[in-house]
Amino acid sequence: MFKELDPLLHSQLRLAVVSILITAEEADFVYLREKTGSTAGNLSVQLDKLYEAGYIDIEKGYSGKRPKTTCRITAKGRNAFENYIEALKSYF
Amino acid sequence: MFKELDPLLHSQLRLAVVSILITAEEADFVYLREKTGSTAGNLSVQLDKLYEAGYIDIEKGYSGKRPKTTCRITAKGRNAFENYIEALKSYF
DNA sequence: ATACTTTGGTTTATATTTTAAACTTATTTA
DNA sequence: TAAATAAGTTTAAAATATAAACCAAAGTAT
Repeated sequence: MFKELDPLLHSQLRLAVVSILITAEEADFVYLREKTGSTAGNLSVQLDKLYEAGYIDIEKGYSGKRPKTTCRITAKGRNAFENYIEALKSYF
Repeated sequence: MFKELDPLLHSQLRLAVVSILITAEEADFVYLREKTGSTAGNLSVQLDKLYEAGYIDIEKGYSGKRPKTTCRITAKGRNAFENYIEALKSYF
């Protein structure tokens, strides 16, 4: 009847992040914070979770002298996102 | 960019309940528990929340001598469900 | 009759999650 | 050189979800 909704994606902020990364293919911390309207702290925690799940890759480097965290979706993340959309359909 | 997802509906169990009520227009506790696969305790709590939000009506009566809790969607609940679907679209 | 089980729930407690506040380190700017 | 800003991280508090324990009434077996 109702399919399970991947709890990692069933979160407004994490879903927004993955949604951005699906089309952008690369986005940095500041961009994600602005587009999602989240606080840095919350974003930091949620990015970690997506990373731990293997849904995104995180690259910590520098832009000039300032730190720059860049995120990309992984194949696993892309797949999870598609499954999530499919599962959602069972509710509508 | 991303629309807010009504936290009351952004919950697997509550979404399933509302989803059922949208089409069934009436469903009792046992039916909801079976269809959603939830435990009675969890369902009881989540039904209360939907009721408190004015998304569903709850009628406590009897079927013969056994208690029978019947739920129905309200106009407010139906509206919230439609808004939720609309909001979700901003993530896809 | 009386013990045990089942039904239909509710309440309470625990675990998980989310979120924001506080902190860190480095960099500009006044 | 002091104060502000940037880019995060860590921590701690608040909110949520979930299950376990409980309750009352009815049915069943002894």
